[in-house]
Amino acid sequence: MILAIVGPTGVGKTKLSVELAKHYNAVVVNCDAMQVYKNMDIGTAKITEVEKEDIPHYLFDICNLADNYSVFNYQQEARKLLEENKDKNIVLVGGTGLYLKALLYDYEFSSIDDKDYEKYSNEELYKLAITKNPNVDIHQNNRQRLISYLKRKASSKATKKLYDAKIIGLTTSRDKLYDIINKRVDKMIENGLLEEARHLYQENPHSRALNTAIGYKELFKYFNNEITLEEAVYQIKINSRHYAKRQYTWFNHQLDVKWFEVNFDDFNKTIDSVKLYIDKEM
RNA sequence: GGCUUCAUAGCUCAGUCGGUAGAGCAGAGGACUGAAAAUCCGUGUGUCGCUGGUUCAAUUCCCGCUGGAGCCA
Repeated sequence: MILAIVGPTGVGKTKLSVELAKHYNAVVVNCDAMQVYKNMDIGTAKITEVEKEDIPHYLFDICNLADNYSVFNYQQEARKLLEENKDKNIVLVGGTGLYLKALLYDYEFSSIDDKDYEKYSNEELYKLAITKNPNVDIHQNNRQRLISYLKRKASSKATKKLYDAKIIGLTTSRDKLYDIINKRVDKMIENGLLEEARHLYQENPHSRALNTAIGYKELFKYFNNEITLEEAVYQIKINSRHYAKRQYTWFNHQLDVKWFEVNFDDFNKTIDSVKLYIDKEM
């Protein structure tokens, strides 16, 4: 049995993953693009050793901050894990929809060239993409996606689900979620995010992961005296909210998610309703 | 106390030589195949502080009031 727990940042995915793994005697596999990195702990709300409760956790802390991990690496490693644990129950948990879809669906990553496209303007990149395929639907301003499209030898659409996984989504009202996010950011600062970020920044200022992760990239601007600490914290909150919004868009449109409203007063009730659903489905 | 200045979208502010207004941010929506916590695309009606006056017509000009900022006493 494969379960996948998704949902916006802050709803309690980690907590549910441990409870389900305990109940179904499962192992937990990370599906979060930032929690694969070592040392980014507070800012990514990574599960602690104590919280793991002796349950095997895979694909957490598997690469260094200097590495450039990607969905391609994730797909390979996660599929290998699924094969190795075929006889076991698996709980996938994380907020990165693309990683989950690339794992479960027939995403095929063809070889890519290493040509340098940085010198081209957006308009030139767009023209190259049109030349390659007149039907490209990538916007001219979306440099990042245009470049990866051009580097790709071939591209295909993923339609088929290769693994029969039940996708469980945790959700709550937007107001409640934003309140949780804001409070969680303040809590992270209290718990030493500033010190963690400063230390990691000193060690690895050019790490791509650190410079894209919410909670770190904003503090780097503060360390560089571009913004005040207050502004940095405010931006972490806003970026987290935007991120949560994008997660909803992805989960609702790209995956078949069974949603559960979280009961924050009594999380056990949430757990019970999820278990009830799983037992009925399996 | 006198003078000057400001008051417009949730926030910061443009603007209307008098014909009831628009940017950025926030918010809401969307796209997504090697950076995905990334990247990108749409989306803007609000007693224009309050009360009178002038006017065919006032958010705009004038009197007064309220609140903020500054200068002089």
